[in-house]
Amino acid sequence: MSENQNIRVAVDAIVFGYQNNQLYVLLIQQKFGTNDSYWALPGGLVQIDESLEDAVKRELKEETNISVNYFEQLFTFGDDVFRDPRNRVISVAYFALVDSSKLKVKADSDAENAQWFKIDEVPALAFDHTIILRKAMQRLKAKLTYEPIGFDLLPKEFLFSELENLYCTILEKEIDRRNFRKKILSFEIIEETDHFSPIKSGRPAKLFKFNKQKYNALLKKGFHFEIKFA
Amino acid sequence: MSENQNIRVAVDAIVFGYQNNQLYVLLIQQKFGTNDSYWALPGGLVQIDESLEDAVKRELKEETNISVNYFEQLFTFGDDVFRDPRNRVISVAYFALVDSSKLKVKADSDAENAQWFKIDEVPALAFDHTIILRKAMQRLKAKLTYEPIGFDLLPKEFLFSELENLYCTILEKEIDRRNFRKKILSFEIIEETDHFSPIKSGRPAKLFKFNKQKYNALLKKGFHFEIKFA
DNA sequence: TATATTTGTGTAAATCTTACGCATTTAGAA
DNA sequence: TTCTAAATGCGTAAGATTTACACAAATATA
Repeated sequence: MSENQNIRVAVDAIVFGYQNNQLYVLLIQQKFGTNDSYWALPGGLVQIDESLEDAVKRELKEETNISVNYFEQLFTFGDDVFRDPRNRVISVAYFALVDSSKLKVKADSDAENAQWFKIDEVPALAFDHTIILRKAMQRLKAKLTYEPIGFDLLPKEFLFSELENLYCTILEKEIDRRNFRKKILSFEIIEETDHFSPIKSGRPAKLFKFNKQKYNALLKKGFHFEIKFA
Repeated sequence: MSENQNIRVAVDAIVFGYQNNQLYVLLIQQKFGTNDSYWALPGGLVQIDESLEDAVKRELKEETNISVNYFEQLFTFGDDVFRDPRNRVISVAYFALVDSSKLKVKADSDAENAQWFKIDEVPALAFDHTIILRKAMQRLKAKLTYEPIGFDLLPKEFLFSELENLYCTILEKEIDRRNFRKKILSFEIIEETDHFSPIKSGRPAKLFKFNKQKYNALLKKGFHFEIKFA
């Protein structure tokens, strides 16, 4: 077997955020010397003594100074043998979600060239990152319908209308507000709080929160989260 | 960035087969010199100028001489920094399905140390392959319920009872034979053939076949395959 | 000819989904 | 103060789907 295989291993992160009926993705500016700079997904080479997950977390910390709410491996991209084969890189992509409180914080550390982009205003990206982003979008859409990951894009306490709009926005579907509420409530995994939200107009709405313990308990009993649409 | 990262990239394949109400997995015998031989998933190092998918297909051909019906990336395992870090390997695992006609063919080429194991008679495996196999099982169970991959484990023409038993066996659930048939037929993605099966006893049964074209056409119109159980 | 076995079809009850109606609570305008 | 617009919260009837069965049909074998 070829001892000098010499393929390098990188990790990339697709970090989604959500605010005001808009989905965002976190990008960094590649510094290719002078002005020929592309936007790219945060990421970089894995160090010899760290796990893949540790590598992503380290890169996210270094490049964007962000910690995420949800995190999972997405896919490994490594079929672009087209580029210089002497410099081949495969990339293990990770999919992550943060809540809106993270969207403002930016210029903390050396994360100065990190920036949030609205999902339909993403510029041309470096390497195969556009393809990776597309795959991440697919995963987000799919997973939203069969796992309660929407809550990881919202503040700890949120309005039903926010949850509802999140689903409408990301899945690009119409939902009946009342049926949606009934469905979610029937799962008994979110709870009313005593708090009300500062509102713009209309009847004041209760804030709700996701009870993760309860969800995990139900999971063991065979519960299956699922939101369908017409 | 560290130029001498020196992580090697391997691919592994989890190939499932099905016959007589039994799920099988394809393993190869590692030749570690003398008698200290472990069973392992087929796989090996990726060559510098081949894609990940090509690498799996090549290894499968070399080690087991099998071609598969279904094929997708499963997961990338690379967190065992525990082993000698100077010799670190990450493994991109692929999930594959073959039909029962492939289960017999074995000693064709240099595939002499490849062997099918019943899923609950799998021996201790090399490396982290037991963990990989467990993850593949989860994927198989999940995917069986929301994509029509069961057909890739059966002959081109099959009995309804075979399909039904496949679901019962792999998902370890009881199904009502009549409701299952109705459900599958309602999708209109399988078709009756003129052929009947040579049977052991009871009323002769028609053979059916999966119409992949029709399935793909329906997919575009928003169709969603789904089998649920009590 | 009777029996065991498996296939193929149907149907009623229960459950879940869908499409709405409407009262409630607030801010702000008249 | 009253009216209106906007959004929340609750309910209900019709439709669709799932579930739990009953039973006839076709074959091999005893």
